[in-house]
Amino acid sequence: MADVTERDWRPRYVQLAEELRDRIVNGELPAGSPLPSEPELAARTGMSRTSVRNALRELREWGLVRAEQGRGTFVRAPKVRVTRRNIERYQWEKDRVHQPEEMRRQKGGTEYDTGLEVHQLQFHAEYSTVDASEEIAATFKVQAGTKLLRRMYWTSAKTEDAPLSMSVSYLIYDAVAKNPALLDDKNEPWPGGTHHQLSTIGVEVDHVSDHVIARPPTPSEVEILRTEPGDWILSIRKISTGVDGKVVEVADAVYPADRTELVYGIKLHPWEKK
Amino acid sequence: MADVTERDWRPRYVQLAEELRDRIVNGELPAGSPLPSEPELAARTGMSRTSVRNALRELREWGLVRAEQGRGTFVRAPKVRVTRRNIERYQWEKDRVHQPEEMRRQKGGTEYDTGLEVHQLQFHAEYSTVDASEEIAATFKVQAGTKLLRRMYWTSAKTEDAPLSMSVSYLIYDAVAKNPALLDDKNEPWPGGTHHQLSTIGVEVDHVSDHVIARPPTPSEVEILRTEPGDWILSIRKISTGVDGKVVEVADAVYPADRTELVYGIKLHPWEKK
DNA sequence: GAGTGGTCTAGACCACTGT
DNA sequence: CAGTGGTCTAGACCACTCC
Repeated sequence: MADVTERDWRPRYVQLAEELRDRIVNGELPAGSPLPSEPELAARTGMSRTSVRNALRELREWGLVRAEQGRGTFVRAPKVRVTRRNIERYQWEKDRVHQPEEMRRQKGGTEYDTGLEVHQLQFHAEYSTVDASEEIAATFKVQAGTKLLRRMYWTSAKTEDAPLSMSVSYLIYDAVAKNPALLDDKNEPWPGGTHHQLSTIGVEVDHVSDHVIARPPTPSEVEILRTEPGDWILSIRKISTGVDGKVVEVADAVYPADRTELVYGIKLHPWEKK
Repeated sequence: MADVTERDWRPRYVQLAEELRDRIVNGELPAGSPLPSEPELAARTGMSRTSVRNALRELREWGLVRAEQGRGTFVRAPKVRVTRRNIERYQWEKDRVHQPEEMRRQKGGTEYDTGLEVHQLQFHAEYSTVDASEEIAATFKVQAGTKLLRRMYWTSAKTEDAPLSMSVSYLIYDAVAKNPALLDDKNEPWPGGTHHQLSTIGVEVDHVSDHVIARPPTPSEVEILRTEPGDWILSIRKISTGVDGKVVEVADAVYPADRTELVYGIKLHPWEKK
C-alpha cells in the first residue's frame, strides 16, 4: 500500500531492496526460490536495470540472496551456525594424549566439532619451513627470522563442496626437530593431535589464549572457503604456552563468520565470606 | 608497467581497484589522504564514471576507503582494535561488588575497557519492560511472555563521534522488583554495576558464558555505531547463571567488528602423574 | 559557484546456463 | 537457442561541502 500522506525520500533502489527483503522474511519468497529476473523487475517497477541491480546488490550485502551467473538470483538459506566451544575442546585435546593409541586414531579435532566420522572427512596437511615474521617472532618471544615449522591444515566433508575449516600452525623448528617424525606431513593426521606431538618432545601445554577478530577474507580465503562477496570471516589466533612458560605454538584458524558461533564458558570465583 | 606477455582477463574495474589498493598499502596514498576524484579517475583511465565507481565500491568493501558526500573519497586509517578480555573483566566486575562505594563510583565497565576517566564518557541508560520472546524465554528457562526488565546502555567518548559500545540486558522483572531502586534508570550508572545490583536482591553470579557471532548490522545498529556499508559487527550474548543454577541475566552487546578483538585465556588442567 | 559523491537512465555487448 | 546475470558507456540531475 502506497503511503500518500508522507513522501518517501529514500532512493528508489533502497525502496525496492526493502520491498524484496520484506517478501523474503515474510516467507513469500522462500529459501532457494528465484527472484524475478533483472529485466523483469526493471519493467515491473519502471526503473532502469542499473537501479534494479543496485537494489539486488543491497540484498546481497545483507546476505539474503545469491546471484548465479546465467541462472538467476536466489534466496539464500539461513545459515546454520556451527558452535565451537574452544575451552572444552582444548581440554579434550589435551586429555586425549593419554588415551590408548587405538582411541586416539578414531577421533580427531574435526570429528569432535562436526560429529562426523573419520571416513567421511577429507583431511589435508602440508608442512613447510619459514622464517618468523616480526609479528610471529614477537608472539613467540624469539628473534625475527627464527626458523619455524609451518603446518597448514584444511578439512572438508566428502559429501560437501564447502570446506569446514582452514588453519595454519607455527612451531619453533629447532624444538620440534628433536623428534624427526614431527617434521614430515606424511605422518598426518597424527593420532592424538598436536598435544600428543608436543608430548613426544617433552612439552605439556599449560594454558592457551584465543584472540578473536572478524575481518573481510583475503583473496585466498575467498577461494578456499567459498565465501560470498561481502561475507566476513572469523579469525582465531590461538597461543599455547607450555608449563615452563614458553610459547610453544601459534596457530591461526579461520571460519566463515556467518556459519560460526563461538562459546566461552567462564567460572567465576566465589565471593569471600564476610 | 603493463604486462604484454599475458592478457589480463579480469574486469577493468577490478584492475583499477587493485591498482589503487596497492598504492594505499604501499603508503603512496597515506591514511586520510583523498583519492583522485571520480571524474579525474575516469578521464585518466579512459573508463566511464560508472566503472570507476565500481572500483571504488570494491575498495569500500575492503574497508580501505571512505566516501564522503560533497568532499571526496579518503583513505581510512587502519583501525586500532580495542581488546576485550571478558574472562578477566567478568571476574573484575564480580569482585568489585565488595569494594567500598567510593571506589565503585570511580570506575565502571567502560572505563575498565577504554582506560578513560568517568568525566570523559557520555553514559546512557534506558529501562523498559517487555514480554519474553520464545528465544529469550528458552534461555531463561521460563515461559514465553514472562515479564522482563529490558535495560539498554550505550556509551560514547565525549570527544569522539564514534560510539564505543551498545548493549541490551534482560532480567526477570519479578525477581528484580524485590528492590524497587533497580527498576529506575535514573539510578544509572549504578556504582558497582550489575553484579552489585544483583547482590541487593541476594543473587551471586556463579558462571557466565559468552556466545560470539559476527553478522551484518541491523539498520538501527548502523545508525548508532556509525558503521560503514559492508562493515560487520560482533555480537556477544552473555548468559549469567547464579549460584543456585538459575539464569539471572541475558545480555547482548554489539561491537564494530573491525575495531574489536576478543581475548579468552584458558588454563588447562595438568596431566595426571603416571 | 565550482567541485564532490549519490542517484538514475537507456542503451550495449559479453559469459554463462539451460533446453 | 533464449534467458540470465556481469560489465560497460555516455550522458543527466541532485545534495552536499567548501570557498
